[in-house]
Amino acid sequence: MPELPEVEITKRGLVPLIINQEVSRVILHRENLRWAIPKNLITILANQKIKTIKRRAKYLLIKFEAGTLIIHLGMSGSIKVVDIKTPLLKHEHFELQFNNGTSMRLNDPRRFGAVLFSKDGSHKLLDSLGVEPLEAVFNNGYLYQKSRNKRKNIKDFIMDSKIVVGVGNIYACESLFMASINPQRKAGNVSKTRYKILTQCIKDILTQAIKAGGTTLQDFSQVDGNPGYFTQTLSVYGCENKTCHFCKSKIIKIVQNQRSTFYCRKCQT
DNA sequence: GGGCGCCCAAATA
DNA sequence: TATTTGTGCGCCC
Repeated sequence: MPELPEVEITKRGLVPLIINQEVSRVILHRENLRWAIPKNLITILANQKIKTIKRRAKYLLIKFEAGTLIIHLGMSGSIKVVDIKTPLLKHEHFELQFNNGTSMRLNDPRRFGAVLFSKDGSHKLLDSLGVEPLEAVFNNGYLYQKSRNKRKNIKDFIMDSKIVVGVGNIYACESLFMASINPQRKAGNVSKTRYKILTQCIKDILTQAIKAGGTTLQDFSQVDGNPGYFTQTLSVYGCENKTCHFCKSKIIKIVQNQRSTFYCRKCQT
C-alpha cells in the first residue's frame, strides 16, 4: 500500500496508540518477509517501552531503549493496532503485543516488506538514501544540480531514492502532470525553471496526499487499519482514457522501466 | 544504468 | 481457467 504519504499516515496513526506502551510479547508468525526477521527480537524487545516513532524515506523507525525496530511496508504492507484477542488474519506476519491489551500487527500479502533491527539506529539500507522531499534540503536548485549529464528519463530520475526518497510510481506520475513535464524527457535536458516548478509540485502533491490521509486516522485502529490510497486526489495515475483536467484530451498509458506511466500527451511537454 | 525477481491477489482475457 | 498487472527496491549483469 505505501508511498511516502501512506507511510507517514501510518506513523501518525501509530503515535497515540503505541508510544510509551510496553511490549509484553513479540510474535513472528513467519520467519521472513523480504529478509529474515531477527528471531532474537522476541527477547530483545520483551518488556521494552516504545520511545519514539520516526519515518525516514518509506521506513518506519520504532525506537526502544535497546535499539530501533525498522519496518518497511513493501508494496502491500499495512499496520494496525487491535485488541490482543482479535483473531489473527491471513498475512499478518509480525505482531507486537503490549501490556495494555493491544497488539500492533503487520499485514503484508506480497511479503516485499521487511522487519529489521538496529542497536544504534543506523542501517546499511538507510545509508545511501537521498534527501527527504518535504524538508528544506530539497530546494529549488537540488534536482537541477543532481540531474546534469543524466540521460535517464525524468520519471525514473525523481523515483531514484539515492536522489530524493519517497516519490513512488503514483506520485511521480502525478507530480510530472502537475508540472506539465513529459515523463520521457531526459533528466539532464530539463531547465532550471522547470525543475523549480517540479520541486514545488512534488512537495504539494505529497503534502496534499498526507492531508487527505489524515481524514482516515480516526479509523486507524479499527477492523480496517489500512489507510489505503488516497485515490480521490489522483489526476493521471490509473486514469487511462479519462479526460485531462486541463485540456480535456485523453490521458494515455505507456511503460517506462517496467512500470506504468500515465500522462497527458498534450499538456506534458 | 537497466532489467530481474521476490510473492500474492484482484482484475482481465 | 489462464494470464496480466500491481503502491518497492536490492541485487546482478
